[in-house]
Amino acid sequence: MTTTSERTRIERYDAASIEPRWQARWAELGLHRTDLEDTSRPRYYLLTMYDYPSGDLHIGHWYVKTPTDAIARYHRMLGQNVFLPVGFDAFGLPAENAAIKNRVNPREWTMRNVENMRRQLRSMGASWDWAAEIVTCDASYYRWNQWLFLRLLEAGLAYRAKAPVDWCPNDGTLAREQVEGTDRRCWRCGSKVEKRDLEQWWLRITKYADELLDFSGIDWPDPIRIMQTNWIGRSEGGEIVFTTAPDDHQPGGDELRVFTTRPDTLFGATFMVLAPEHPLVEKLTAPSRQAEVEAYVAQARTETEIERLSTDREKTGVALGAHAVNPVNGERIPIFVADYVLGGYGTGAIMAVPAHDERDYAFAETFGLPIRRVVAAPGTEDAPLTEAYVAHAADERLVNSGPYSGMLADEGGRAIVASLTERGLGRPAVTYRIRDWLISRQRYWGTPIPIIHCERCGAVPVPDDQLPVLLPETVDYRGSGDNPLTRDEAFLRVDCPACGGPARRETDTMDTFIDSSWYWFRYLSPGKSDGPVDGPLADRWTPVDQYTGGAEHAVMHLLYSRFFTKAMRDIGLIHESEPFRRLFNQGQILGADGERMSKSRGNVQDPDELVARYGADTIRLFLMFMGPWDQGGAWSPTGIGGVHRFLNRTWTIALDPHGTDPGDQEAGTLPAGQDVAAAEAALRTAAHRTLRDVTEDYEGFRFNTMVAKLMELSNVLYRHRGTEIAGGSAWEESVRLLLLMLAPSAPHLAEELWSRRLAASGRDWSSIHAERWPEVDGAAIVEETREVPVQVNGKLRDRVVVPAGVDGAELERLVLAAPKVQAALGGRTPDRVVVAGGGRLVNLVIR
RNA sequence: GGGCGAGUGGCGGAAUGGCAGACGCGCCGGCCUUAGGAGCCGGUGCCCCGCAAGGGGCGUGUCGGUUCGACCCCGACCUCGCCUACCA
Repeated sequence: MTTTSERTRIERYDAASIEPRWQARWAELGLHRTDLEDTSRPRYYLLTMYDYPSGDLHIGHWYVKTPTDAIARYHRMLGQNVFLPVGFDAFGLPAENAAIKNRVNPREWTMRNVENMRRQLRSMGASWDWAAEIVTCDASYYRWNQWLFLRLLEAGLAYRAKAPVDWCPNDGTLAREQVEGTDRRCWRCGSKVEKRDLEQWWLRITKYADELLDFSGIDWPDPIRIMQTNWIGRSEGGEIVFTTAPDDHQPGGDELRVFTTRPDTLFGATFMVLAPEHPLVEKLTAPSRQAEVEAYVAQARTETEIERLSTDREKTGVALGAHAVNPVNGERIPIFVADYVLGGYGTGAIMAVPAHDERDYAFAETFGLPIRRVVAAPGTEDAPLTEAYVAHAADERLVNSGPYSGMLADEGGRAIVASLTERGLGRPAVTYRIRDWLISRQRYWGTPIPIIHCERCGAVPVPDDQLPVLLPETVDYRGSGDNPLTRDEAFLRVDCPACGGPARRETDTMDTFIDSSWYWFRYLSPGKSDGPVDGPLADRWTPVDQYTGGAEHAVMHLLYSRFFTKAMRDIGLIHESEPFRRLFNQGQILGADGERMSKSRGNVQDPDELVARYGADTIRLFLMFMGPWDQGGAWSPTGIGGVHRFLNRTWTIALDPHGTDPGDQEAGTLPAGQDVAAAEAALRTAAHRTLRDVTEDYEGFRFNTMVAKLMELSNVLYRHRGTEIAGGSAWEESVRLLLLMLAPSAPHLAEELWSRRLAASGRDWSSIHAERWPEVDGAAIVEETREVPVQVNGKLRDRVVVPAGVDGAELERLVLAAPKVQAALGGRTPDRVVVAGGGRLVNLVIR
């Protein structure tokens, strides 16, 4: 800190006394309240992914939020009407866990955390519009989850179906993340977790699969688009109908539909495989195989899909003792059940072509099944296969394929599908990897699904006028992972809205990703009591102009949000089809050990103690200065002092242009030979070039270089402190620009210095944050001379100073005349002279 | 196994076809000081020649290619990180 007794003329920079004062003042003035009805300025809706109120803000939260606030402040200075809301994603498991462990009420626990985080967030000095805050566990929010669910139900976009969930014999249903290890143990009691079939609620996201593949009109990072595209996993191919052959134990004639992307390999199908869940498994199994098949299917149920699909695992399966007929050649092939075929993808059954599919090849090897090549590149027709031939070359042709032999593979595939289609035994088909969204959670702390189960009427929607279905505030926890709603008689007992008879409420709650799938609409009208969304405001303010958040949500939150937006459009609530026009994924701050920050690892950096030591502005600037925002990195406070010094020097520059330090020997005079006019011109050039570069950096989210350039400008000014130009008009202009450029990122310091300088000049205070972003003076950034690097054969040999406006020929002459260039050429004449980049550099080539 | 991203001084990083290492940390030397974990001034990629002023060589994970010119573009590989995982 600046403590030199000789400099007691000015107060020193003390963030602790400045920051709370301005935060209070800004709040008092309502500087960050957004008037959504104001259409006189262009809108800018800026959104950061909201947080789970875990209770403690760590430096990672700051890392995510600081640049967003700087962007908001920058855009306000550009004259835009900026909306920067904040809220809390307040439903979820941690509150339940705390309730079980510490016997506290989940709502109390959550709201206490929200309170604490609000306080910590305010210490950042960010310009959020707190008036728009939402907390998703408030009934005023989640009632609209329920309302939206009922509309989706009416629209056929929500439905109920049976599905397996993870189940622990002691603790009941578990969330996926509560199942640990490859041997699938319960995280709490260590019991082996199994699957249970339960009636579940689903949302029909698959209906939008094709529309979700279309990213036109949104500016999102490629990795996210690729991940979503892969997740949706569209495959084109054909559906082919096999028929079961009659056997001793069953009459045959059942259709076995398969999906394939390679109908051209149909003649190579030497067996079929059904998923363990396939409905025909039981029927087709021969009595002699029954015990083995049943044991295998039961075994498969205890494993997760991920486990079953792990590629390095040995292929397992059991023959059913039944056969199917290949529709294209009448061949009888055996049918197996094996867990490498998934019940939920395609038709849950495949035709196995071991010659041209790695998985089928491995299976055929294990079980000694025939492998027949039907596709070959020219000249390889008779080459023996030692592995599946899967390359798909344009010139490969069908072999061993009856009438199709000799055709190009692609052509043959199309011909086979066409022929099967004609005979009613197949059709072209498209399949997706994406499945419908399972939203039922057997949990307490979430949005109750607004359904009433009546013995007579079935699942009956709760009428709108009975919403919200409130989550009971006091519930009976039994100290394990069960859902106390299932024991809450007051909650459960209800009359059927349809027939009036006795009925029970649905006790499942919604996946918390529902909350985050439409929250940016609610920010626009958080108090609206007759609907979830204010239509006209939504039309005016969405899609969100800029969204920022972590890439870990690529295929969850970000895909669900796109789906919800389209569904809400189809329900008639809004008109837009996409939620977020631009997306930026910032990186993640890790602990000093390079691991994810977590309390249990003890590597969490608490921002409060840093704020106490340096002030919020220093922390904000340091986080932006660390490196590119999309990169993140391990937390290390090393270097924070450098940023703090920069702010200290800025303070000194702004308030004490003439002061001199005892040790500051060089200060006080310009370098010999430099006159005042030239020094002032150079200073203005530096200031306006900085403005040009900093503007570009704010636009491009390059905050680390933005800070570096401000440091450079402050270094220039600092060096000139006490000289003849200090306090002059060029100096004053440069200081003014420096403060304006600093305002979005170090808002308190900029405001303080701005106000002191206005006061010193006798003018009234007005906030620097209400100022307009300055304009670059084009005349100031051109210089009279410039330095041209000269290379000989690509190696730097000299730098030649030339007048700014010289043309190519003149530049060449000046360069060749330079003594060092001559020496480097050794008397020879260049074979070629390359004047690059409009005279930025000259390369002389000698052979 | 697949996909995506990244490899630059002691450290964080800058430069996306044109002066490699901006800016900052750290370190070294000096000033100021009763003191310095404050402040100020100067230096700082590595190696070599020179008393010096200076000068030279090497250098962006590795190997090749394109180009007058490559950290940057292309090909192959190595290492690390993240995501994903038998999707027929």
